[in-house]
Amino acid sequence: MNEVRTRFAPSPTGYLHIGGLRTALYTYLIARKNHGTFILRIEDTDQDRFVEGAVELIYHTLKLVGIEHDEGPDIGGPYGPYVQSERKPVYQKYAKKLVDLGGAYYCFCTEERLNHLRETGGHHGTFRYDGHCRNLPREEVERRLQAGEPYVIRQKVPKTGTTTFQDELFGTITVENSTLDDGILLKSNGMPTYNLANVVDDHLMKINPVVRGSEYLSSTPKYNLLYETFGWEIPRYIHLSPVMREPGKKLSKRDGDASFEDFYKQGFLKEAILNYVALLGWSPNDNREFFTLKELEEVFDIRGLSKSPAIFDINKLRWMNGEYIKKQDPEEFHEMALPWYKKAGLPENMDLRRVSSLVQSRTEVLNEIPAMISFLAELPEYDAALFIHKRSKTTVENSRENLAKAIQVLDKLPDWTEGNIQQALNDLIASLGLKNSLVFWPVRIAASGQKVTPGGAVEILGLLGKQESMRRLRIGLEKLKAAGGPE
RNA sequence: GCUCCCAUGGUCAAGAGGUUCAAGACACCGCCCUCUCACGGCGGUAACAGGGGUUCGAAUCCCCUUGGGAGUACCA
Repeated sequence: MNEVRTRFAPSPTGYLHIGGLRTALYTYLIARKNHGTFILRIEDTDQDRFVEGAVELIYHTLKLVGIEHDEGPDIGGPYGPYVQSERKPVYQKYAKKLVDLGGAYYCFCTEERLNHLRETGGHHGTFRYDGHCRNLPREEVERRLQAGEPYVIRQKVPKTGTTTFQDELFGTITVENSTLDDGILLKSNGMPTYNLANVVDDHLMKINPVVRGSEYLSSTPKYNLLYETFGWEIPRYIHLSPVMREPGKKLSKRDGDASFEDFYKQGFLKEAILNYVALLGWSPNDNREFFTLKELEEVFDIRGLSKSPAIFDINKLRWMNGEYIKKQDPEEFHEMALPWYKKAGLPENMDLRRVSSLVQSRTEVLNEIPAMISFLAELPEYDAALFIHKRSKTTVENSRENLAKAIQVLDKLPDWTEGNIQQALNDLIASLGLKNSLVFWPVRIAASGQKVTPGGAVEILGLLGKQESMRRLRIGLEKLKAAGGPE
């Protein structure tokens, strides 16, 4: 059996989209699972679409998530160069060879003629090259070439018959050759199109299987025709179904576009993103859903790949991210959370490790942290109505009474620790013979000014320190007094 | 328009003709835990797109319809 060599071949046109990341992942896993080689190739034959810094971003992202290539532009390898723009002469050589073999031909049609054809050809998308230059006499071709006329090299697709190929996932696919266009292989600027470059490079770099998005499914027959006229062995194919967004629900700029980089910056863990993406269109043969990259390298199997498009569900990613966060070592979480505490403006002297212990189990995405804890930095404006909570049986009246008593007790505490606070409040509750919530609820509300908080009254008071706590509790009491009701 | 591909709950999906009057996960709902929320525990709602075949038997095979995706560029 031949060595497995797969390649991830992105175009440097911007950030790495989630779908692209998944393609990279699967391609990588197929190589690793088979103890093969994983190659990175940059497909930059369209210089107009080149985006500055895109290549670096690809390196960075792949490295960050741990998808490391064995051959590629930055590390070299026996089949380089791995950047298509640097392989220009190679394509020209093979394009001409193709002409000699009768699988392609020179075409001198101008942009204008083609546009005219398009306009008069009926509906959009119905254009097919009319074969104008398909059978030009050899002498005429030579003459025009000599004259320096701009040209393009087109594939000469048979007019009749069918072409069939096998896809490991989709099975046998057959198309009528008559539906295939004489596509351009070599552009007038001497650069190849994908149609030529992928075939030449995959062959020269001994890529097998060829793994790519399903958007190439319908053009694969044309590539096979090329392999055939070259007399090259046709590779195995694995086409991957796409990842889509929720229909009608475009991800806004605010949510961040669906690039790895954006999610990462928002506070999604790289392991969680990779794990989620792995499961988008693939499932293991059991019900497991938590995998490290290393584990995926062991268990990945293309039989688990799905043929239908998968919709990216941010909800499940969030959940999975939350699971990863919960499983994090507390110290590790603390380190990751720190920048977000700064963003929330927490006081320098606050016990941030304690904050972390309260926040870790409540965080799905790191960027929710500031909103969750900003009340610790500053008491929000709030209404006395917050003191009313049906289930805790609190009212403005009893809150006023109990908060006042709590203030008395707490004010006397010499040593402001959670343990002491808890003890003092418990004692108070016991002496009054009340339900816990009757005291804890108003205290927590006054301390935080929020209905929902990470941690309870005791933890919050502990974090705030005595001075700030007492200040807030008294503000709460004033609010309650102002809210009226019988004394 | 034409060509190719796909089709199990809102989403990801298991299921490769009979042990499935269809797993699991997210989301949602309820209960428990509880000083709020979250966590955790327990339970629930929810699907084989429709119609024809084939077969003793179909989510599983075939056809049609419908829906979705892709291609139809001197983009990849």
